[in-house]
Amino acid sequence: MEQYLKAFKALSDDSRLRIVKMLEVKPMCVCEITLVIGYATSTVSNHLKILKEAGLVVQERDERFINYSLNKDKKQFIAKILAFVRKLDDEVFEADKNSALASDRALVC
Amino acid sequence: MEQYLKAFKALSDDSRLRIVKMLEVKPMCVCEITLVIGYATSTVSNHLKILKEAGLVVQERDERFINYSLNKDKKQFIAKILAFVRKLDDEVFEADKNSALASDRALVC
DNA sequence: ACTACATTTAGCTAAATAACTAAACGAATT
DNA sequence: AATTCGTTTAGTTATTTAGCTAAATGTAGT
Repeated sequence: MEQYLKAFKALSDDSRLRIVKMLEVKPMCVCEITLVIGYATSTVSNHLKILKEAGLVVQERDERFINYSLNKDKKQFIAKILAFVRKLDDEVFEADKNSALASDRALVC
Repeated sequence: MEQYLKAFKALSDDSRLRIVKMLEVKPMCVCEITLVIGYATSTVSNHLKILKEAGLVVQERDERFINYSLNKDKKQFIAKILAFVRKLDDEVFEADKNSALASDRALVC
């Protein structure tokens, strides 16, 4: 049950749900996400930690940056809940995704 | 987005997730749920309120009791998330369901 | 109208949470 | 090995939350 609760709790926060939806579009570093979300870097980093601990997100270094992306693991529950979340839509998600696509890490980070 | 967050938050609490899983088995009154969960009646009542406000649960009077049950509404999102939750399993859920089925409202409430 | 009893609300406390700033960390490059 | 810069951790504050007890509410049956 622990796993279920962690995932639902991770998704029950405004900022974190937005981050997950953003990552549907492309992998992003903390800096990029920070620019879209508008909170302090440390706040975003902490949200990512929670998403990571819930198993929803994974990180991988890419040169100077750390890319966060959705967990493509075969683990049944995680795959299912991410598939569920993928179907959710909202104006805010759309706007965030557009910002995410428009931002160029090379310029802003 | 508000609706999504409310539903995820409602499901991110141990007691509330257990209640939802219990209600998969049969409609129950506060008193019955209280006996299975083991918290004060007022605590259970409050959890039910949160589940109700998230649209996951509905209530209906049945004589002296108020039956709580899962929302069978046609609303896409609610139907989908309840279908998702229905597939989750756990020892605790099993035990709760058995307690729920074994309890006889006429005797204990 | 009164009683009985299921349920809800109010008010409290302790613990968890989300935000911030500032300091620490760590990997890549000079 | 020193610097740079993205990221994480520490520590603080205000808000939210889950539990409780006790009181209020409301409906059914007398």
